[in-house]
Amino acid sequence: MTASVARELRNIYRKLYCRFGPQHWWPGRTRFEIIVGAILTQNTNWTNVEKAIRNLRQARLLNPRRMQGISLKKLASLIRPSGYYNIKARRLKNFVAFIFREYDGSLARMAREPLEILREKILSVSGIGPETADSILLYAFDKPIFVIDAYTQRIVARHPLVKGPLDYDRLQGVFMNHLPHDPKLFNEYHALLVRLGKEFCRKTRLLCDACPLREDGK
DNA sequence: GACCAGGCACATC
DNA sequence: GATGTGCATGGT
Repeated sequence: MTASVARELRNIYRKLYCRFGPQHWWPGRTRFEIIVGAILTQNTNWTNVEKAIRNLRQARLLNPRRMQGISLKKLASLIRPSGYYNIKARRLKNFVAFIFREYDGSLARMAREPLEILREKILSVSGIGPETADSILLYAFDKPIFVIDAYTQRIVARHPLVKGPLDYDRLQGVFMNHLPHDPKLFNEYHALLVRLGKEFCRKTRLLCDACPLREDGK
C-alpha cells in the first residue's frame, strides 16, 4: 500500500464527483432487478437492457419464483432487445436455479452470506464472471467490493496511476488496497468511472482536453 | 455500413 | 497460460 496511490485515487474521485455529482447507481428497483440488469448488461448498451427489463416487468417476471416458472424460449424472446438473448436467458435461468438451490429462493437469506463465500458461490454459476459477480455483490447486496469494467481498465491504462498488467484481480486490488472498504464509496466511484468512460474514454478515443482527469493524465 | 456497448465460456494452440 | 471466437440487439 503506497500513500501516493491512495492519495491519487482520492484525488480522482473528488474530481469526478465535483464534475458529475452523484450517479444514483444501480438503476434498479429491487435486488432481483439489479441482478437481472447485471446479467443483461454484459457487453451491451444500457438502453437496450432497459427495454428488456421493461418487457420482464410487464410480464411480471421480476422475481425469482416467476422467472423460474417461465420457459427458456419465452424468457429469451422477452429479453431480445438486450442482445445475446439466448445465452442471457440461460444465464438468468442458471442464476435463478442457484438462488433456489443455495438459498431456498430467498435473496434476504443470500444477503446474510459473508462476502468472500458469496463471491465464490456466485462465480461458480455459469455465465457469471468477475464483473457481473462483483456488480451483484456491490449493487444488489451492498457488499464492499470494487467493480472493474472495461471503462475502468481503459481509464487506468491512459493514466499514469498503475504500471504493469491491468488484469481484473490486480486492478481490483489497486482500488481495494488503497481505499476504505465502504460500499457507498465503491458504488459511487465505479459509477463515476463509467460516466467518465462514456463521455471521454471510448475504445477509439483518448482522453480529450475537456476530460476532468486531463491535467494530471495524458 | 461500420463501430460500439457497464462480458463470458469455450476451443485451440 | 495466452489468444481467438461466438454470441446479437439497437443507437450513433
